[in-house]
Amino acid sequence: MENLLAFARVLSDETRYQMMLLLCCTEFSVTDLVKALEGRGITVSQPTVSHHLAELRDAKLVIVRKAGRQTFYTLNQEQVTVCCGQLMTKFAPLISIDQIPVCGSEN
Amino acid sequence: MENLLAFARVLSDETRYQMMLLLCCTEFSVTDLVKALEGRGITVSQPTVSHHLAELRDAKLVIVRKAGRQTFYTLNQEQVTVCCGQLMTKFAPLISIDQIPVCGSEN
DNA sequence: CAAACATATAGATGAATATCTATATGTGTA
DNA sequence: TACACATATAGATATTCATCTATATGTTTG
Repeated sequence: MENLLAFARVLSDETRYQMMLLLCCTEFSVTDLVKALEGRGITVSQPTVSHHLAELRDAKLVIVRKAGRQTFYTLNQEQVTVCCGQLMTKFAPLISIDQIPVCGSEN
Repeated sequence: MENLLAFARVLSDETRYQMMLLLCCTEFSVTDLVKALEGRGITVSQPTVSHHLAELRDAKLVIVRKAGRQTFYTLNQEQVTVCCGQLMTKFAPLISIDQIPVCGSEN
């Protein structure tokens, strides 16, 4: 699929969205991620989280590190940045990059 | 729904994606948009396009202008910019805004 | 080597949604 | 005012996909 379409699709699911928020600045094992999601009111099974992580992997949106029997995931912020840049190029070409608002975030 | 989730959801459909590309820098009536999509290999009925435009409207992603019995749509580039800014804030906080790559676009 | 643990894969199921046809609403024109 | 045109809405249907249970794969440890 097209790059940006895949990016948007991955981001458009609530569970994956919350996963990405968690993974953004912290590394999680799959099991710990399940627990952290639970803490955010998202109750999903381990296979479901694994499945979503596979989608994030396919979209190159996570960095994977294997250690023993655990696998740790973090968000690939650089890929997010690349996609945002492409979004701007395609869908806001008349607006200069340095006009991007860095406000308007309430999680 | 949450702002960014809605943005991602709208963008994640191929038909809407192509509509947004077309509407980005050109104003289209609904009928002309149907034809333009056809030209891009996307064959959809007028009601389907109307339906998608309604979703874009709900997400504030289009600017609407009524003239006679026609309705003209354009992409709201500012809203795209706002969403991209929020995406960067939430999912790439460690990367400074001016590092956003403005390349990597092949349509 | 066996058992326990961590993650991934497979197949099934239900819910969300993209699309269609039919029709309603609204606007210009003969 | 009647008709043609442009868009929107409604209801039905089919497909996509998020999730689950069951199980396979891989790794550490007693």
